[in-house]
Amino acid sequence: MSNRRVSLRWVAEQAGVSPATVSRVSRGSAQVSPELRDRVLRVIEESGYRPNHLGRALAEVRHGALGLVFPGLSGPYFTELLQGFEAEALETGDSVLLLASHYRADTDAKVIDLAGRVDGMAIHAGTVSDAVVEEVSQQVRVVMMCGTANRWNASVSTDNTTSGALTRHLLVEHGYRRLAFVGHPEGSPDVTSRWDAFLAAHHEVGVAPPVQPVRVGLQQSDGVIAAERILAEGTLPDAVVCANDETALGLMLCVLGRGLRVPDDLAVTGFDDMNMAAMVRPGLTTVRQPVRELATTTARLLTDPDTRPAGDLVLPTELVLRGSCGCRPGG
Amino acid sequence: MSNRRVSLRWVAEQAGVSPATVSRVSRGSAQVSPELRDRVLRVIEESGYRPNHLGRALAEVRHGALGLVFPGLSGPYFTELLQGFEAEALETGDSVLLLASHYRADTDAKVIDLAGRVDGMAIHAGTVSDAVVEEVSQQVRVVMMCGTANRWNASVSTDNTTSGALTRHLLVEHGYRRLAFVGHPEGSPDVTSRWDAFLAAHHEVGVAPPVQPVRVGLQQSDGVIAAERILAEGTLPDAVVCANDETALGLMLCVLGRGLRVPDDLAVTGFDDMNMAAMVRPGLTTVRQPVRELATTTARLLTDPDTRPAGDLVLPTELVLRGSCGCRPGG
DNA sequence: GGTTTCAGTGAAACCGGTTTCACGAACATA
DNA sequence: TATGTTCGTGAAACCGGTTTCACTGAAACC
Repeated sequence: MSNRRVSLRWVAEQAGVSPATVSRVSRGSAQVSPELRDRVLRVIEESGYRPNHLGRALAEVRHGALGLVFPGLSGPYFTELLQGFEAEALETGDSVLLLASHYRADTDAKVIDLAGRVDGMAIHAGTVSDAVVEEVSQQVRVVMMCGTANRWNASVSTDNTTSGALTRHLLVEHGYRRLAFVGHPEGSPDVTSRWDAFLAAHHEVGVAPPVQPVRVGLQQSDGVIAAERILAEGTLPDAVVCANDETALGLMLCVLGRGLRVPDDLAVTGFDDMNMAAMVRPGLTTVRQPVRELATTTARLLTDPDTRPAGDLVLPTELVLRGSCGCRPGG
Repeated sequence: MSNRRVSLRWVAEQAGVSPATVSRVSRGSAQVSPELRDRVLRVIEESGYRPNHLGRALAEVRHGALGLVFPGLSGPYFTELLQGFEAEALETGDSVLLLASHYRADTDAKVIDLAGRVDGMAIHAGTVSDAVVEEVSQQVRVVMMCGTANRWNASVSTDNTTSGALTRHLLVEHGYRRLAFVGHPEGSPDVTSRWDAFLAAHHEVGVAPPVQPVRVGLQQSDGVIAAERILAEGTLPDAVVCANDETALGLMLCVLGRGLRVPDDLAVTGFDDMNMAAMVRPGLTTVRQPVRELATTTARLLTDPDTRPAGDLVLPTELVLRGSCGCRPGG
């Protein structure tokens, strides 16, 4: 594990200086005379010395790492979240420790263990219990993603109420009356808010919402399952509001494969505005949310020593109209 | 960062024993009399003491962490790889440090830094230069994924030659003569092998292969781009062999959206056998590769102290025939 | 010329654990 | 009773860095 036994003290001995001086040269933390610095640098160069990360971290009382806790991983949403978080962490020289709990039985223990290895931790809402969040918050700085702030830590999320604007658009502009919702409100806080906004828009406009959502997960394959369930019901709804783009695309792929037309036979909408949304035919009407910014903002709240994060930070989202809801492209 | 100043020595003082005894109780490494053990355990319980991870790691000369280096992250393939790797690492109590280089300019430096924080490192082929792999290999155990072994470390990959079997199937069983290949052979070692096998099968059967592949990335949106490029060429090929399922699905989504029929107007095949492949209509003919096993095997090679990994480990893959190549479902 | 600064340096303490080693007591053997 | 084991324990060294503190010699000031 260690660099061929070249330690700071060994370098000091070779260069004929004290360990303190090597440390000062190595990290540039204080003035060292040119002569000694050159001697030390030469030894470092020749031996390929690299400061041991554990020793340094122990002395600095700082891990130089951030933790990221997910419920699981799938699709471009999490990919983007992960990339954004990692990019921001690398910017400040921090490493990323990943914990994709995937609903393991021992998630709580793993999260608590993780807290002992990082300086800050981003936790995706709905992954771990409040009790564990509280315990962890007393050890390291925590920021919740897509949840709400609490006594101990801040949160960053995106504005899910635009789902309401989207629903109103379908009801008012297009005059659709029978809408379906694809997603599992109890499965994630994000879907909960979107379903709530979907219901609220119905009440506002005075149209009866569906009694139940079509409860499926958030993957593309879940969209196919949802499509089959909807098609099996006899009468088609006018439009389907999907909890995210992934399911919307899976649903489109399925209904197109059966020879149905979108939006003529069935309008479809998503949420995310991922890459594919603009590329399919018809283009997918959706809500654009700044996923990468969500991730980078979270990471910055964790690393920035100045900010004492508190409260909810809600990033704006935007309705994106394309062809799949019935809007004419370019009109 | 530390647990409210409760250190091992503090616990020792409270319990009236030596630090050594607390260490022995805490890790169960040696016999301690019931009386002293109880005293120590009581103090630990009451104070909520947890051994500091850095101190322990420094003394044990072991990080308790594995590194995972990716070229980037996208799609179900990397998701599965990540999940498998993480699950296996957690099994042995190791954490996962992620580095999704994403072709940053300072990737090499980050990889070298990462090497100082982990006990072992899995590197996806094509991510970092050979020189860096060599340097890192001298510090920690390294296993290459999807590449070939070299002087310093082993590799784990899947059998890409089944692409050849798939190509032969299209040429011989279905009698297709004009095949297209979607993927960027220079972009990743996996695609290189698949393109090579595609060419070899053509030569074997005695059919002229296409002069050039359709060079696009591995995401679903790249499949849409490829489809548009192919459709723009005037005459359609008989079949399209895609470098992975993602692009195949994107391509299918695009051609279906244009009113073309699969496989009647255009046969399509993929590689991976991801979840969606069996769910679309028509089902996607593809090659099943054990992605999760690839990941878990790699992780196991890194953690297992017994095995001295060497050479190439190639996991078997399997041709999966569904409707998209022209085979009749169930026939 | 004497007194302040001040930059440069090393000894030693420290971060928080683990482990070797020596020692004493209890027990088993001759 | 004398001798040899075994067990439990604490002192101290160690992992590999950082940092405080005291001290030196040289430059700046009056």
